[in-house]
Amino acid sequence: MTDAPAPSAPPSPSAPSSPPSKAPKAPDASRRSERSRRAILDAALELVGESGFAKLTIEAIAARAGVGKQTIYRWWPSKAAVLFEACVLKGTGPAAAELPDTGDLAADLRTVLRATVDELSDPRLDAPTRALVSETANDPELGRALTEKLLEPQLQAYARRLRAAQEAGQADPGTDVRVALELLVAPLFHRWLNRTLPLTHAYADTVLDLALRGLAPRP
Amino acid sequence: MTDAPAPSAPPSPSAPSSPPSKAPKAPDASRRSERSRRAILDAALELVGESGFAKLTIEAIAARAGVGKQTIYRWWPSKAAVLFEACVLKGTGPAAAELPDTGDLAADLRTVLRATVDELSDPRLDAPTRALVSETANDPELGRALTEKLLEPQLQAYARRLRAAQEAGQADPGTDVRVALELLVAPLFHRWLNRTLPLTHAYADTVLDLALRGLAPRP
Amino acid sequence: MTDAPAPSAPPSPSAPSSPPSKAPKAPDASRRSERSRRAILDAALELVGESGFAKLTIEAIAARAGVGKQTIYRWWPSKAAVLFEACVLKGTGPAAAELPDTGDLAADLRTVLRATVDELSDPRLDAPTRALVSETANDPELGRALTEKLLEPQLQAYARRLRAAQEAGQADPGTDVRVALELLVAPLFHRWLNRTLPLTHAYADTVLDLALRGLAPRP
Amino acid sequence: MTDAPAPSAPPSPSAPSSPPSKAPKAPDASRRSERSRRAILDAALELVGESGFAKLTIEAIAARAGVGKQTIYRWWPSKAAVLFEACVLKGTGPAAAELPDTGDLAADLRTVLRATVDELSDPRLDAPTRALVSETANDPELGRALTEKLLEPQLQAYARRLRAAQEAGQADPGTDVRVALELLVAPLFHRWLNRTLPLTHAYADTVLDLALRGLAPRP
DNA sequence: TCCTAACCGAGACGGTACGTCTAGTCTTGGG
DNA sequence: CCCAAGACTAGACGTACCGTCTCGGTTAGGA
Repeated sequence: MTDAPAPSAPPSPSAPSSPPSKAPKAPDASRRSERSRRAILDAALELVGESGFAKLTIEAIAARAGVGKQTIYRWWPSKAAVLFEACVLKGTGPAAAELPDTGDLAADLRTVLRATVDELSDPRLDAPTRALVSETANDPELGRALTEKLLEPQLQAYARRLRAAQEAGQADPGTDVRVALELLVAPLFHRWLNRTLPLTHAYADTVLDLALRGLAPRP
Repeated sequence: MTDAPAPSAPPSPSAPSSPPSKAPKAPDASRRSERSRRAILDAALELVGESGFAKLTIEAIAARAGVGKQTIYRWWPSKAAVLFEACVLKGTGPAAAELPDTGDLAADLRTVLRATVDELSDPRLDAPTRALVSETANDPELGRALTEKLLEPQLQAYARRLRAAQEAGQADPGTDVRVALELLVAPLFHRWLNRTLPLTHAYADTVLDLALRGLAPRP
Repeated sequence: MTDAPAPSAPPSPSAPSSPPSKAPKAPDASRRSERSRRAILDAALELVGESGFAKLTIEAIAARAGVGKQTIYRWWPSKAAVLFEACVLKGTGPAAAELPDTGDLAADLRTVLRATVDELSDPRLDAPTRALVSETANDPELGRALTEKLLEPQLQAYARRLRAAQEAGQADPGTDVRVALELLVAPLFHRWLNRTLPLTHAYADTVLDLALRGLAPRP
Repeated sequence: MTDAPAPSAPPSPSAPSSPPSKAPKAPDASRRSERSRRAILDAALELVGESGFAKLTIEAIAARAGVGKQTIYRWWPSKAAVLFEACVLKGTGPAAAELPDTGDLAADLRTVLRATVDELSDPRLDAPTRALVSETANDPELGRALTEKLLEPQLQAYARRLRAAQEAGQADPGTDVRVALELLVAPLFHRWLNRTLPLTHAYADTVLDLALRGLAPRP
């Protein structure tokens, strides 16, 4: 279901692993049309942007992409999987791979959290992201993929930055950085998803301030 | 859209609000069959538990409840609204209305956060709650209702408890309790929704510990 | 599958014949929309005339008739059944019910056989008739219905006329009229279906002449 | 479209008929794999016997024959053409080439007509024959080929036998043998195709008796 | 007490999209 | 350049639900 086609591992001749017991089918990934794949992914993103995920249909994606429906069903298990791969394709350069480290933990985190606020407020990202979170909630399989490919890499970057701060003596070394980073990130996500109160830079700053107090080195 | 039927407020004679110009419809709530309403709500909850929200259909609810489809369409705008009302019906006694206040803030919050962890881990609540969050993500209208009826009351309870703690000198009076409470609650929600790491009592305790450090009265 | 809706006999309360064993479904014929039925039948005939049976699709019929596909599937088991009912509807008044009897057997048969030639040559009837015969060849169920409703009534009319001739002393009373009538009708049908040689009035006359010699009263 | 590949006559150098202007295609018949051709024809007959013509697909034929789809499309225009060629291959030895001539017209015809009844009753021939007749009804192109290759040769054999009888003084020389033969053959075909009444030896005898009376030499 | 307006169960209707199947074309790699 | 294999565009299949719309049948008040 992801960017590596689920159904087929490249058939290495030395490891005829799976007996042809009841294999549903195994499309030959090496013959796959890259042209079609890109057209499908592009079309999916366009259509979600235009009408939202609820009105997104496989038929519409196929039509927009100039592709047969079967070409979608052959390579993806659900429209959510298509959209997910589209997001992975567009959404991740090495941009998000590393947090800045100027030596000033508070400043660095402020920059990043504010950027996160801006991203979540960007209407081009809002629709597909909500769609993915929405589908993810009820589809653990897909959820795992999304977490692994998009969410965790980002969280790991936070973890690295926090550990660096601990080593630099700017954060209490006894604190679990994993939990600390969730204190930073989860509130933003919570407001964005539940729309309880506006998601602003000021809010990000306040969250950061509170969380950093908990992280401060003990006397 | 919720437990009070959206379309019609009982026509108070002092407010002859809408002349029958092009009124979409105005079912007479006083004639409504409570029997059917309960059957529908029960059926909805059962079916979500059995097969998940994605496979929940109005037709199935109607069939299970022994009810005509129109009886659902008359009173609810969407299956999500039905499910939402079903959750409100089952899910809220005065239980969540107030947090305990033993005078020991940390102990009280620990109790409550651990209870929240337990609730989110309960498979009977897991499915419908995920369904609601999922729908909510793409339906702002419904999201508002859910926030208002289920989420905010709980958050307000936290807010009251934190203010009480401030007044008792157990928490820094300069801190925004609204943000503080989100630091407590959002991380639990985040782990539950995204299934990144297990959601345990220990995790709740760690979150609480970190957040309380930020809340501690300044010297 | 015919003009009396197959699935449901009117449920006479005194004869609850079939236990609800594994009934696939039983649409309520009394609620059936006559409007839709006619539109479907008309559309089917039109489309066969325009593009032939091979290109006739249920979707096209539904679209042309302004009807949901399910309304076709609900009441007919196949597109051939639709077309069949359409032919029954249009094709049979009491017109074909009785052969003329002027007292002159040869003349009467000549009239009727020539008329049959004309009918088979009429392009408006040619396409749907070929379609029905074609489907009928591989679908015994449908074949039975077609034989019963369209073919046999006509053949019986021939049989009656021939028996009358026998009683009037114009035909050998020992001859099997059923076989005799097939000697008259089958050759026309054969040429029409197989397109071996042109199907003309002259041919009909020759067939008649030959067959009547076999039928002549013995000295 | 038939057993001689329609698209290409072997390019005789003296007739450089088509410059490669926009020729649709011209497979080189000399390179054709006889192995594949036989496998395809066999597979087609097998599959028709197993599931009927309606469920016969090009893909299934290709799979059964161990052949690429293109190899079928290259050499035949339709599945009916494949089946037709298969029938021609299996179905015609010199068996049907000539009718017996013992000098006794009635006896000879009885033998042949009864044999025809037996053939039409043979379930192995029934399915493919019905399939061909069925397709033929709506496809004049194919119909012509079928008539030419299978039907007419047989009818011509009848014609020759009848003419011999005329010359021997056993049949009225003024009668059109073509029509006479259709009086014999068409009724059998009619009962077989339409399944009106059982097709038996007795029926064949009766048809023969009646028809021969028409053929008898005039006094 | 009857009348009449409404809700109610039921389910047929015009539709949309589903996921599958097959047609017929195109591409790749092997012989 | 044929062939086996199979991915491709295209579009019909038959099914499942959607949300709307009658249908009787019950169940209220209001006359």
